Amino acid sequence: MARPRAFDEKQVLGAVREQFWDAGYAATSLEDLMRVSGLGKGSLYAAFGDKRQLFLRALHSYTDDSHSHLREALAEAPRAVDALRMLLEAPIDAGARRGCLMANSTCELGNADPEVLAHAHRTYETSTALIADCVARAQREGDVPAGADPIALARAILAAQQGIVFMGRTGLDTAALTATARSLAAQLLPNHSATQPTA
Amino acid sequence: MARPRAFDEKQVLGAVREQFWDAGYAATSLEDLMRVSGLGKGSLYAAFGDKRQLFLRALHSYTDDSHSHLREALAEAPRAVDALRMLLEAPIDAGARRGCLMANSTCELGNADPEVLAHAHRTYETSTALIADCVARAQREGDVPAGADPIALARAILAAQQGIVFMGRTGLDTAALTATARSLAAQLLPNHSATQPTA
DNA sequence: GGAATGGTGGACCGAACGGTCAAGAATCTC
DNA sequence: GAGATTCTTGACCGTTCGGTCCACCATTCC
Repeated sequence: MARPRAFDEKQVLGAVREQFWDAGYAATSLEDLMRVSGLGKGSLYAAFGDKRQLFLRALHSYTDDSHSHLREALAEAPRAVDALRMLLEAPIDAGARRGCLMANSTCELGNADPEVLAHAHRTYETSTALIADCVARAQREGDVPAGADPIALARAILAAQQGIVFMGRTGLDTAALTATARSLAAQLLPNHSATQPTA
Repeated sequence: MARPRAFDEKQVLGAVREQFWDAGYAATSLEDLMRVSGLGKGSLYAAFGDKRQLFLRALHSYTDDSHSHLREALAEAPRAVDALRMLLEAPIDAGARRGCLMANSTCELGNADPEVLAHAHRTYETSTALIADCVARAQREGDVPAGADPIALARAILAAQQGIVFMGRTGLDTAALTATARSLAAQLLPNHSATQPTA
């Protein structure tokens, strides 16, 4: 044992993640990473390896957090169908314009870096499974027709959500984006119970 | 007048476009551009300006072509609703894994380059308008409920299409992708006439 | 408190980048 | 055919990149 680390790994990873999220992988230089982390080159390399490995660490931390939040959001809602509907509107408020780090990374590096592609595949398969579980719960609660295939509907919801995220990146105004999200929600998850009218 | 150009501008732009499409903007070096175009640095700079301008030219040629094809596809179909449904399945076959150049560029550069962002916004507004026209025709043909807002439905279809394109980029297998596209098509454009059953 | 341990920061490196320029080659006008 | 004009080629430039390395120093154990 000797001199302990002067930085918090989680904190550094968070700052680095924000930087990659804002600028992308290629457009982020080591100088940027040193600035946002407050660390020197040597420390960064000793702690995380090279730029790509640091990026992959940041990406993993991002998807881990995303899935945690997704799990919570899907579990907390009193009615599963409400959680599913919220899934489509969620990407509008937060962050908004810079999209999703995983999606951005897939677009930028998916062709060139098999590990990024594989991680993207795994990540969205997990998301699909989480959403499918929620769909199944909504079916048990009578809000989604029992005949539907949970996985298929989950894939449709996920694709629609990613589409909404992307349309947000193109600069589509919030009003149109919200309307689009509501429209997709209404058509993918129509009101199934008899008590309320469909919007 | 003196020595004429030894290359075809359209051809060069096409080759360059493919390169940017495959590798993205930052990951494409001038050497790559020289290789795929067969031109020297000087010729490229004299004809198109710097790398960014060349990229923007390639991007414009891509969106122009895309809109031409979209116009054709929407006009050719005997029934407008079929064209709209095809819109959701189209991204699956062709090219597939590398997605859409405009979408990729938006993800990579949208945050950093206002001109790319503005072009993305214009492009997708145009696409929305073209699709909305087709929705209106489908309404006149009785295949889409007359009450629906053509622009709103067009935005939903466009978002869904971009979502499908993106899921293709993540490595989702063709079967699942096709099923997702069909599912979204069925829910966004349900069979409205009484003669055929809904899939 | 001395020595060993390991984190830290910045100087340093070769390579590759985007971009410039000048000289040579090819074509048109007269 | 001579000259003018444009295109083409490739050598060249300064900058910045990612990555390495080492001298310095704070901490811990004995």
